Amino acid sequence: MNYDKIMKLALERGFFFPSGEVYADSTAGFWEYGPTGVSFKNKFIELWRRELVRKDRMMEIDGSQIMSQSVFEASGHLSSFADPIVKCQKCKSTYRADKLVAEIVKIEVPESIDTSEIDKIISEKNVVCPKCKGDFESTRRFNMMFKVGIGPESENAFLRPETCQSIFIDFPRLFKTMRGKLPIGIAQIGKSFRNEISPRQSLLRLREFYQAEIEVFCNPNKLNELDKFSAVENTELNLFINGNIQTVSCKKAIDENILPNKLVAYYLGLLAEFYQKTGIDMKKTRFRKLGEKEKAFYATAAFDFEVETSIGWLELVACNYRSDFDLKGHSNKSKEKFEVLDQDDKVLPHVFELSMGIDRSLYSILEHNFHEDEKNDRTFLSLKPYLSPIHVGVLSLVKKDGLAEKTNEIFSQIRIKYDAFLDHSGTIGRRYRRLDEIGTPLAITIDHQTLQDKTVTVRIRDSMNQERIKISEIDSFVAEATAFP
RNA sequence: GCGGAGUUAGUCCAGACUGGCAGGACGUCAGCUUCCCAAGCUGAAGGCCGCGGGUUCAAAUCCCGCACUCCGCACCA
Repeated sequence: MNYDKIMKLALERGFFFPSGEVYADSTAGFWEYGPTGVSFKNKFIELWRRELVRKDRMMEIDGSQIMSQSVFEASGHLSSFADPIVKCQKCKSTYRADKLVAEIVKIEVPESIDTSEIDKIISEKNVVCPKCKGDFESTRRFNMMFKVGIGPESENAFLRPETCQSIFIDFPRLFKTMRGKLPIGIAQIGKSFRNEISPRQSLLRLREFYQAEIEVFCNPNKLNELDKFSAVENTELNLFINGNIQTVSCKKAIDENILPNKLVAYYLGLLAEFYQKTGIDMKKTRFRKLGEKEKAFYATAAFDFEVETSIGWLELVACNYRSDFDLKGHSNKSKEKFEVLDQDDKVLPHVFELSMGIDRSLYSILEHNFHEDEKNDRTFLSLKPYLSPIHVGVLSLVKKDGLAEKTNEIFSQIRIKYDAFLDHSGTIGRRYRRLDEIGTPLAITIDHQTLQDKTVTVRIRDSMNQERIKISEIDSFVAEATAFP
């Protein structure tokens, strides 16, 4: 299975690996990026910045990872980001208490129900463990946020479960000082933390993970007044709604009322254009409209951008229309004003968010670009050159006759500007294979002819073809081949 | 959390049943072959056999606990 092959590649070639693996008490759900992975991740982030932040003239911030209790009281995470769970006394099976009770007793159970209410229903209706008929322990709430104690008095605070809360909180200051005008996107990249009960599958379900979040603040009365919509009107979206998949342009999605408004369609379009450029196979992607029960507690409309991998459909981006849920919550709690002027209207902006999982995206790109080339006895990653961890290998055909020295010299000329990798050892074919495995698009080889006429060969990863260029042309050649689109 | 299967070199795996020197392949490194696609030859490094405890003269091997990984279940704003 390709998942296993990607994992092996990741471990062997420095993409990512488990955190703290030399210690037996290292816990699941924490992974680290190695040199190859960091280089790849940095380039992915740069592409995100270019295609979303810069293209749409967003603001980018970098907020705290630890935030006080009030933040999460206002955001709803303290009460709603916790599931009521019950545990069987006998067989120790754990269940979602509200769901279990709803199913067995056939009654509606509100998500915010008090745990004592659930216990009452359980004892009154004699609800027992479906597996072993055992009795339950008392219902308790399992909050997925990591709690931390600040200072000597251990004041309550939490590691953020999503990066966006600081965007909401910072919004009034940013809007005023940075001369904001609706609609405006505020973006942030950083780590978020969730105490998953059962993390699985390496980068796909982590307890500590990277998010790239964009919160678009807008006037809810002007969701169809968006001049820039014309930029994406021909961009195609794979929309998966109520079990039907259809590929339509953004324009058609609006004209036929498939999407609720131009603002939503515009950002889904931008997102699709971004992923196109990551090298993900867009034929294996879809925007799935979430049903009422699947949506997050703050969302009024939600689309998940999903990608098909060897282990099934994977959610990469949650696109939620959060209405004024967050700004209203923070406004009530903090007594600060979050309304802003939009021309002459005083409005509490609504928010549409694009909440991207970076780690999952990186995995998906690797899997969609992984190839086993049996004819040439190699595996390679067909990564976009601008995302490749190494842009160019610099190799000496043989070490002697002054070729090694010349190779070092050429490497020194380009190694600051590009991610270049110097390699003298082993046979040339093996060195090309190694570069192929991490998706290096170019390899420059210095041979005997180099010393005579100041030319080198450039070997292209995908075709394995070679051409000869002048040393003086290396810079412009590599620059062009590895430029962002 | 539950059930099942696993964990031995960077990777994949043998050895375990029947306790007795820690092995193989690939990879890595150095050298040779004057060499443009994983060739060959020579040599080398790399392991507290997941962690902790127990039984034993002796434990990778038997027993107990824990952690992690994978597969199901449950969970996953």
